[in-house]
Amino acid sequence: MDYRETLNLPRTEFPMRGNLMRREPDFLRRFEELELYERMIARNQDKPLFVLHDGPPYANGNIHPGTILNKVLKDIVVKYRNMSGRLTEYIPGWDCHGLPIEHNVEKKLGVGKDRTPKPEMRAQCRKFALNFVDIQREEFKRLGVLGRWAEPYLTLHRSYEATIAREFGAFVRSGAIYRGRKPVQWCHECGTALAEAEVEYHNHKSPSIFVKFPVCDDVRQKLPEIGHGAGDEAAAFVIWTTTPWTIPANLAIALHPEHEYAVMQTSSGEHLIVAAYLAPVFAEAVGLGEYSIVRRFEGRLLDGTNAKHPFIDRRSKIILADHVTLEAGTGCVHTAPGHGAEDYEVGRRYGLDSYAPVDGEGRFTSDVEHFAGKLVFDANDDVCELLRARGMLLAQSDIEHSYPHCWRSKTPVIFRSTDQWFISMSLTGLRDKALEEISRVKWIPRWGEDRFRGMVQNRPDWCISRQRSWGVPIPAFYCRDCGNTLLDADVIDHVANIFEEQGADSWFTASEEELLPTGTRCPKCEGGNFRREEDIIDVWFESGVSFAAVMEPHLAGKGRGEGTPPVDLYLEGSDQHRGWFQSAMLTSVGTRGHAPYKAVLTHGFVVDGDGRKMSKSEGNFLPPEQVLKRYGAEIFRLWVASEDYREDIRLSDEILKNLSDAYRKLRNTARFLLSNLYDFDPDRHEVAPALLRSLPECSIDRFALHRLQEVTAKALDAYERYEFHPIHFGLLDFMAGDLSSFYLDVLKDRLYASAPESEARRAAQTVMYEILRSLTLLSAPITSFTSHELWEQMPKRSGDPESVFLADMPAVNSDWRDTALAADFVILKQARSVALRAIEEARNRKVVGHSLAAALTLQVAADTPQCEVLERYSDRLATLFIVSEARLEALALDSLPEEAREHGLAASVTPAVGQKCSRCWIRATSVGQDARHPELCARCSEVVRGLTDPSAGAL
RNA sequence: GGGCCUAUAGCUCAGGUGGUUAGAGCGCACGCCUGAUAAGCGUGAGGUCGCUAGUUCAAAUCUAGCUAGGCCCA
Repeated sequence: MDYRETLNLPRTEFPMRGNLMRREPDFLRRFEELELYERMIARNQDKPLFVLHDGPPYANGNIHPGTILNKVLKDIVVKYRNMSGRLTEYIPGWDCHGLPIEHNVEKKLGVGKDRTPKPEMRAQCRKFALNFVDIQREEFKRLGVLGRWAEPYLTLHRSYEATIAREFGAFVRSGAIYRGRKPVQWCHECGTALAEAEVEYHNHKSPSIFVKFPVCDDVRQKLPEIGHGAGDEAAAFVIWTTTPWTIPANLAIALHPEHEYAVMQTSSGEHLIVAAYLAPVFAEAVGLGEYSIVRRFEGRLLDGTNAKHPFIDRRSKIILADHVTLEAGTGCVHTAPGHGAEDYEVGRRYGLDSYAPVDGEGRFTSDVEHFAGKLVFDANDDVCELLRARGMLLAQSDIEHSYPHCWRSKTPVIFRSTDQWFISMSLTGLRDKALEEISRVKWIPRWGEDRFRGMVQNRPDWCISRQRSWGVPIPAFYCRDCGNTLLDADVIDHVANIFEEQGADSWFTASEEELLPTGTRCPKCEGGNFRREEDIIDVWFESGVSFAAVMEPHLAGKGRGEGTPPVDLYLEGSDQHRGWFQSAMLTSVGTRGHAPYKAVLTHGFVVDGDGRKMSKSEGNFLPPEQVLKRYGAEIFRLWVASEDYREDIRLSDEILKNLSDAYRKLRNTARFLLSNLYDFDPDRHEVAPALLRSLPECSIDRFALHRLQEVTAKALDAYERYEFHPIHFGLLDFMAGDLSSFYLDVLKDRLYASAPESEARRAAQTVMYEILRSLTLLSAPITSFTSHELWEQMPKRSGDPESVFLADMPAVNSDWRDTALAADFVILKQARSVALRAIEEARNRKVVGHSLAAALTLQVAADTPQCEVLERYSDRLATLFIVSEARLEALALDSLPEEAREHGLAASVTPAVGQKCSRCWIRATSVGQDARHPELCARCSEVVRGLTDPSAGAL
C-alpha cells in the first residue's frame, strides 16, 4: 500500500519563485482596484496624525537609485505608521520651476533665451515639467509606493505660486528683504546669478601671477628703511592672484594684522613687501636671487596707508583682514570688493565700493580703459601683458586648481557684484532665531544637527533673485519717474491674489496697471507709472515654502496648532542640509518664528560596489529599469531595507544578486508555512493557549512563539526609530535560523504524519499561523508585493481586511515570553549541534545517510545544569535531532571522551535498529507488529486506522 | 583646503560603559535528502576588525595622525 496519500503533505498555489518582474504589474493593478491608499488613509481618519512631508524631486529626467532609495524609505514610514494606529498621508510633490528645465527647453528650441518671448518660453517649460511629472509618477508607482498620486502638489500650480508670492510678502513685512549690490556667483554664459546649489567644482587652469603695487608716501613714512628719494618702482607690495582680470577692480591690499611682514631688499636695491614667513618661498617662486631683509613689522602697522594701482591712476588702500593666511601667495592679498565674497565683507568695513566693471555677459564695461568689451577670461593674458609692460609683473605661471563652475553650462563662474534681492540673515535676527530652532528639532542621525548648525552659522545672506523667466517673479515695481523701488507687502498680496486666479504667467502678460492695485502711487514722487521687476525668485525659496503651500492648508482644522511645526518628519538625502531643509527652516522661521518640522531624517548617497560615486560617465551607474527588469521592484525595496541608510548606500549587481538569494529564502520559508496551513481555518482550528502549554511535544512551539515575540518587539521598536535594516536582518535571521533550519524542520514529522485533526498538529498549525501572520504584517512595509500576495493566499480570521495594508501590526504578546524556556533551548540547541556534528561524521563514514537512519547516544556530564535540562527533555530529543532514536548517558566528567570537555557533551552514532516505517520513515522496532499495516510503526498504524475507520479514532 | 560622516569575512550587517579562541544571514566548497524539490538539511573553509603610533595589565572598541571614500562648502 502507498501510504503517501495518508500524509498531510504541504499544498499551496503560492509559487516558489516570485517572478517579480512579470507579476508586480498585476499586483499594482490590484492596489489600484482596491483603492488601497485611499482606504488605508480612510480607516485611520480618527487616529493620531503623523505628518510626513514629501520633499519635491525636480521634474526633469528619469528617476535614479537615489530617488528610489528616498521614496521607498518614505513608503516604509507611511505604510508602517498607517498599520500601527496613526494617520499618515503621503502627498507627493514636484519642483517644477527653475534653471535646469529652462535650459533644457532652450536647448530644444535651439535659440537664445532672449529670442523667445517669456510667455512662450514659460509655456514650453510647463509642458516639459508636466511631462516629467507624469514619467516620474509612473516610475514611483511602479515601486509599489502608495500615495495621493492623482493629486500631487506642483510648485507650478496657481495656488502654490500665489503662496510663494505671499510668503515673499511676509518676508517683506518682516523687514528682512533688501536689494543690494553684492558679489554673487555669476554665470556669464547663462547671464544669471547662481545659487550655492547651482555651482559645482571642477579643475580649471588659471594664470598664477605675482604683481607689484608700488607704495605711496604714507608707507615710506612708516617704513623709513625703504628710503625716500627712490623712485616709485623701487618699493612695492607684492600680491599673488590667479584671476588677473580682477586687477582692474582692485581697490585694496589686505594684510593680516598680527602676521609678521618683511621688507626685502633685492640685489638691485628694490624693496618688496611680503609676509616674512613666505619670503623665502616667494623669492624662489619669482627667481629673486640674493636678497636681505631690512625690516620686519606687524601687518597692523600699515593700516590705512596706500599703494598705487599698477596700471590705473588710483590708490589701493592697505587694509587689515583676518582671512589673510600664510598658506600660499605673499600674505598681501589683492582685494577687489566687487569680485569676491570675503573682499566684499572686508571692503564694506573700510567703506570701499563694491566695484565690478564687468557686464552680465562677462565683458569689461567701458569703465575699463584697456580692456573694455573683452570677456574677462580672455582678458587675463592682456592684463598680464600690460603688467609686464609696466614692469609690475614679477612672475607668471599656470596653476591647475579646483574652481567653481556653473552646473548647467559647465563654464567657469565669476564673482561679480550686481543688484540682487536678498533675505538678510541678520536684519531681523533670522540667523539667531534659526539657530535657536535647530535645537528644538530632532536630527536623525544626530550628527545632522552639527552639520546643519554649522551651515546656518556660516551662510551669507540669501540671494533670492534670478535673471531668468521660468519661475515666480519677485513682485516688486520701479517708479518710471524717479526710479524708486516699490516693494510693498500689501501690493504683493494683491499680486498674489492675481496669481491665485491666473497663475504667475500673468506677471509676464498683464500690464503694470493690471498688476497693481488701482491708484498705486510712488511713495517718493507720487508718480503713477511703474515698471515691473524682471527677476524671478530662487527655486529653493519655492520648495522651501512647501510647508505653507501644501501642509498648512491640508492640516487646517486637524489640530496642528499655530506656533508649532506643522510637519513631524522631513526625510531626504543629506545634501538637503544645504538645500531644502535649510530653505524650509529659513522661510518658516522668517515668517512663522518656528521650524517647519519636528524631526529631520537624512540618508546617505547611493554609491557603487566599491563605495564610489555613481555616474553615467564612469560607467558604474545602474539604471533602475535594468534592475526592475532583472529583479523586480521588490528587490529594490529589500535593498533599501537591508542597507544602513545613514552611511553611503552601496548598489551593485553582486549586492542585488545576494539580495535576491535572501529574498528566495524569505519567500520559501513563508511559502512552507503557508503550504502547511491548507486545511487550517483559524476561526475553527486555533488551539487554546492552555492546550499549547500542556502538550509536552509543544515545547518547541512555545519556544518559537517566544522567539516571535522577541523578533516582533525588536522590529516594532526599530520601525518607530526609522531603523529599517535591523528589521530585515531580524526577520531573515528568524526565518532562516529559527524557523527553516530548526523549528520547521523538526515540525515536519508532526505535521505530515499526525492525524490531520490531532491536537498536536493543530497546535503546530496554530503557531505556524501566528508566525506567518506576524511575519507577513511586519514585512509588509518593506516587501510589499510579497506580503500582499501572502495575505491574499493565507487563511484569515473572520473580519480580517482585504489587504495586509488595512490590517494592524502584530502586538507583542508577553504571555508567550518565556525566558526559562529559552534558557532550556540554548542547551538543547547546543546539544543538537553536537549531535548533528556526530551524524555528519557518521555520514562521512557511510554509516548513515538520512539522519533518521541514525541512533544517537548523547553523553553529558552528570550533575550539571545541562544534564538536568537534557534529562527533562529526554523523551523529545529524538524528535529534536530528527533521528530515530536518542539515548542520554549521564557520566562523570572525567569519563567523558576528550572532545566533550568543551561543552560537557559528546555524541556517538550507530545505525538505528528497527525497520523503516514506510509512512513516516522513522526506524522503529514497532514496525511489523500490526498485521493490517505490517510496514508501519505503531504511531502510523494507529493514525492510518483512524483515517480509514474514524470510529477507531486516534484524533 | 575647511566642516560633517564612513571604513569588521566574497556581500549585507551584529559586535552597551575596552576583558576569554570577533559573530549572524547570504554566497562558496563538500556531503545528505528527494514528502518545502529551479526547494530543504548538515558539515566546513573564509577576517593582521583600513593603516600607523599611543593610552592601558588588556583595544575592533579610547586618543592622535595617515590612507581611501561620501556629502556639503571654498
